[in-house]
Amino acid sequence: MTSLSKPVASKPSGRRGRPPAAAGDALTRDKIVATALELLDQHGLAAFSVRDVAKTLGVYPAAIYWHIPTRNALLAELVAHVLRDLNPKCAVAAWQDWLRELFIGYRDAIRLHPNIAPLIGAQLVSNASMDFDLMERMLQVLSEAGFRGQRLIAAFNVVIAAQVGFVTLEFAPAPAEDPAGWAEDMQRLIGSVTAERHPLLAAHLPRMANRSFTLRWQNGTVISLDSHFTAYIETVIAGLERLASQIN
Amino acid sequence: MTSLSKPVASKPSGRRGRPPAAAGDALTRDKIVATALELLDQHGLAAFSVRDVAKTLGVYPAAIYWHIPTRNALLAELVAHVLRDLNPKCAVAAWQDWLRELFIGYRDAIRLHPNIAPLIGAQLVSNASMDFDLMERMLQVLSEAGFRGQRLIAAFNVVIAAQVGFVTLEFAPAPAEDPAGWAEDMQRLIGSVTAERHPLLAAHLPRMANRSFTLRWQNGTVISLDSHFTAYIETVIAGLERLASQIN
DNA sequence: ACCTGAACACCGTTCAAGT
DNA sequence: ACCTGAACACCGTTCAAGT
Repeated sequence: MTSLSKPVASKPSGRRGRPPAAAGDALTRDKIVATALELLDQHGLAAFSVRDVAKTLGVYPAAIYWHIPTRNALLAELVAHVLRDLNPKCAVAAWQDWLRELFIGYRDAIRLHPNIAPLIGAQLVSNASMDFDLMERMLQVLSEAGFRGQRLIAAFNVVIAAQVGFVTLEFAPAPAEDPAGWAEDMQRLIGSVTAERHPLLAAHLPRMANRSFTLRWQNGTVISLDSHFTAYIETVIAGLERLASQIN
Repeated sequence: MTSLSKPVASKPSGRRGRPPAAAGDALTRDKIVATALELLDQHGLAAFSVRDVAKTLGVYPAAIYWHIPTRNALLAELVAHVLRDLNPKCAVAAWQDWLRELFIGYRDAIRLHPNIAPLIGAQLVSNASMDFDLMERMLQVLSEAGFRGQRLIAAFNVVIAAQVGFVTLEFAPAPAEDPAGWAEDMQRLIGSVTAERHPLLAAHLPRMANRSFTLRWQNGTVISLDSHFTAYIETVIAGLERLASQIN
């Protein structure tokens, strides 16, 4: 993680100041992040509030703001925390295998905290939560694949975009208000498909209901889309192979 | 658009009730959506509020709730409105060309209202804003490409995910609070790259600064990533060609 | 049917004041 | 340095009441 805008954390300044009340009572940035992540996991982004984090920590809301500049900064911190340690092993593998490992590792990380998903692509700040080591390694891998110069950068962006795309959709949250009613609406809608007007859709409906991105009422936390994700990875890698071969 | 959860709009019920005050003064669902979209375009999602929509329309906040059940429903309506008329011409083109047209059309639609981007993948409701005609056509196109049965559904999801991925990132909003300071932070961070520790990154930095997804301080509304997007499309299509050929 | 007017239960954030 | 306590300017949403 790149840790932008982290307040300069003016060094402990030696002696002065009472010791933390009961050894574990001191409010720290880490403790705030941990608690915030728990709350996000439990209740989702829609219900997430700084005040709630404060209450859970047994502290006044304003206390949070001593350690963290803003709600958005806290959320960005959560993204960085969830995506830390993403770097695939630098083993001898082919570039294709490295990319596979990256994609799968990314999805697994999000799977542990799926409610973070809507934040990932949604803000430039969270886009930036990738460390230099990982970027360097990715450039290296794509160079091995045959990309040079301008096209190396393009390939880089293609990989980042692909990495985020499927998983964001897979774990998009269902509506908070009245999910049951919404599921009914969706199923009624699906029931309105007719073989006359939409023959292919009607034919594949059993396989698509609650599985295709446009016809789901539950997300990837309930209905996992493993085989589709594998197809996605292989599509992107095969596409990159072809693109690389066209250049040289 | 699928128009889930639209309140049944109980039919005008004949005669009763005074006529709308000054002919154009009647508050309608369409007028609310239009105003909401304007406000979203102007001030972004972070600043968007139902109360603001009401104020702009010269009406009490509660008046909105007669026409629209909730803020989220309104946002979903905006997504549907922006993505309406996405269906590429059903011309005789090859399936590859149809997909190209779809991807480009989707990006162009978002480009007209870029502040909608963070909403697109972020909620299941907005995932559902795709009409049956478009889905049927896509299944048809992917059948032409050679996908059948289970793999047809996988290919369908691959295309949807790919369609959303790049564009969501490209138009991810910069932080609302102090964007200038954030840009400085980002540039300072970029300045800290060293050729010793990250040689490839250092070498390509001029081309990556504000262009690569992980090193930007401005989004696609300012810095367009056209050539990268083209590379992205071609990667996905080439990947699908390969995947389809592996099956048969 | 459709809107007013007021209220409820929240927010994020700021700031003086304490220790 | 770090937190309390209170306040400010907002929210989304509900509901009785008007017309």
